[in-house]
Order: sequence, then C-alpha cells, then structure tokens
Amino acid sequence: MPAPKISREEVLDRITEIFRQYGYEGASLSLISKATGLGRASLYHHFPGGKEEMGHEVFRRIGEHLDRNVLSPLRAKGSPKKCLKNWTQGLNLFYGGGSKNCLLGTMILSGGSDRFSKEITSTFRTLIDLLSSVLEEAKIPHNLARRRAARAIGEIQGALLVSRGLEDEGYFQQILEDLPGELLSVK
Amino acid sequence: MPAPKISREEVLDRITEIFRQYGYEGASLSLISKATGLGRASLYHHFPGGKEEMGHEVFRRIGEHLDRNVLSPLRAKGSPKKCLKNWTQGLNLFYGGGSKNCLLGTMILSGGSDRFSKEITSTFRTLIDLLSSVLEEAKIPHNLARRRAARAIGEIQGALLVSRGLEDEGYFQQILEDLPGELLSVK
DNA sequence: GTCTATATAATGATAGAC
DNA sequence: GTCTATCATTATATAGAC
Repeated sequence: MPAPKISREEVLDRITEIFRQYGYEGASLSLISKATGLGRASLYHHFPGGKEEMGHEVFRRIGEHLDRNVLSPLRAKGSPKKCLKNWTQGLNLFYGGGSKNCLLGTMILSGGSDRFSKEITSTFRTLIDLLSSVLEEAKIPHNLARRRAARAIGEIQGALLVSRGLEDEGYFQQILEDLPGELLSVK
Repeated sequence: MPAPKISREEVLDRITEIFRQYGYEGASLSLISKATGLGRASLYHHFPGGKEEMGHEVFRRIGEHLDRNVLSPLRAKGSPKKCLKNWTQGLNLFYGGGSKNCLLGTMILSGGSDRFSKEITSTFRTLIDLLSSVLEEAKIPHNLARRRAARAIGEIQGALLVSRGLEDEGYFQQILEDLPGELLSVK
C-alpha cells in the first residue's frame, strides 16, 4: 500500500502549473497525472469532483500564493512609493519576469470563464481594492485611486499577454518599472 | 449534389467566431460543424489540414477585417487626434463594446500560441507600427511614440481581459475613451 | 461539394483489488 | 491512498457513395 508521495498542497501547485500553461480545456488529466505522479484514479480520490474541483482548489491555493508573495507589500506599513516598488518586484518574480502566464487570464480565455467566474471576479476586486487603498494612503482622491488601480491591473494583464505575443519579456519588465511612478503621479 | 451553401469567407467568419469564443482547444469540430452548417467531411474538404489549417486561414481572414474595420483610420489623412478617435471608435465596434474577446489573446492563452506564433507576432507588430506612425505624425519623438503605442496595445488587451473578469464592459469603454488623449499627451 | 459511416485515439470518469 | 483495468463519450480525421 503506497504512501502519499507529495503533500496535497504540492499536488495543487503542480496542477496550477498545468492549468496556467495549457488552460482549462488544454489541461488534460493525462498531463495532470504526469505532472503530479498520481494515476487517474488517485486524482479522483483526492478530487472527487474531477477537473472542475481541481480548478476550484487551484484558485483557493493561488489566492494564498498571491497573498503571501505579491500582495503582502501592499499591506505593509511604509511609504506608498516603497510599497508599490516591493509590489512590482513581487509581481516580477511571481510571473517569472514576464515568461509566465497569469492563471486568471488563462482561465478566462480557455474555457474556465463560466465555471470560475466567482473566483475570477473576486480576485480582480481584491487586487483593485488593495492597490487602490495604497494610492489613497498617498492622498490620491478615492475615485481617481480606484480608476488608476483598475487600470494598472489591466495593464499588467495586457503586458503579460503582449509579452507572449511579441515573444519579448522586456515588454513586461518595462511596464512594471513605470507603474509605481504613474500610479502616484500628481498630474 | 448539394451546392455550397455559404461562401468560403462566410465559413471562415463563423469559424473565427468559434475560435474567439471557445479558444483553440475548446473549438471542437462539432461546434464548428454546427456553426457553419457543414458536416465534418465537408470541413475537411475545404480545409484538408484540419483544425490547424482553419486556424491559419482564420488569422488571414481576421487580418483583413482588422485592416478594413479598425486600422483604416490610422492610415487616413487627417489630424492625429481625429485618426485616433476614429480608431478607438472602430475598436469599440470591433470588440462589441468590450463584450467580445480578442482572437489574439484567446489564441495565445488557449493552446494556439505555438501553432500561430508567426501570425500573432506579426499582427502585434503591425498594430504597434501603425499606431506609432500616427503618433510620430503628431511630432512625438520616435522612441516615445513606439513605447506609447506598444503600451496602448497592451492596455487594450488587458482591458478586454479584465472587462470579462470583472464582468463589467464599462471598464473597456473607459480605457478606450482615455486612450487618444494619453497617446498624444505632451507630458 | 456534401453526405453517411467509420476508424482511431484521447478525453473525463469509475470499479474494485491491494 | 494508489493501482490496473475499464467505462462511455468525445475528439480529430478518413473512405467512399452520390
């Protein structure tokens, strides 16, 4: 009777990677099985709801990762400028300098949009809320802060997409570099 | 012996719609068959290379559409401001006010990235080149013009993505409205 | 140029042994 | 908790009649 080889969270991380790379439709159980080292039946033991349940769990898990590795600087005490710098640094690491897709975008455009709309919407909202609150800390009026924050989230998504399209990671890096200054601009 | 029911270009337009909505992996031949009214075998008669050939033809076709319905204002004689306004108006129509995905983004994130990388790259380059040339017409220095143009293309892609994510088309409209002014800003 | 029928492989998902 | 074996379904793709 074989013991579990890797932790559930490690399994989820590997599944996340498959979803991120291949999209929801493209993430076949064969790929997932290979990436996790678990047979099909084992996967269904851990996720009775099949692929869709995996998807929901992946969103939960990536929420934790985002929070720990990307969003934490936005919650830190410190000058807004410094917060934003740390945030973009975290983003750069999280997205492999522009080489990695964002799970959100991938899910939206590869068949997971309806299934995971709740998770997707709430993740975007969280991002915008948090970023916006940092801008308000910097005395930017509420409405302007929200508009800028929402816009920045879109820019990041677009930059990741176009980086891939142009096969030029420098594109993403450039956008990231400019972000803090623009978000805090007085104009 | 049944005669062809719709023109090849009409067939391609309907296939385009399926790719756009469901992504490359999600666009099954069943869906395509239903959308075009052609049986599986008929589809292979028109596209012996199967789904991948359909994809290449779809890119050719959408290139024509883009050119005619979106990019033409950028080539028109007239003030840059007016050109850009017409361009964003065309974009708004083309993307259904933010309700429609962009085929480029969808293909990138749903399994078509490797297969169609040539088409994707060249389309993005064309967009940036053309937009950039309008900005130079407005006396914006070459390098700045290129950076702004590239950034704007990313913003549009991001706006389409986030609009879907937030289920708020207003987001896309807002970005579009602000674009001309920002592209031509003197700051 | 379209059709019916079919070939073949891969998909998501289960049953039951250990 | 993992495995082998198998299920029904759907996928892409083809052959051949009309």
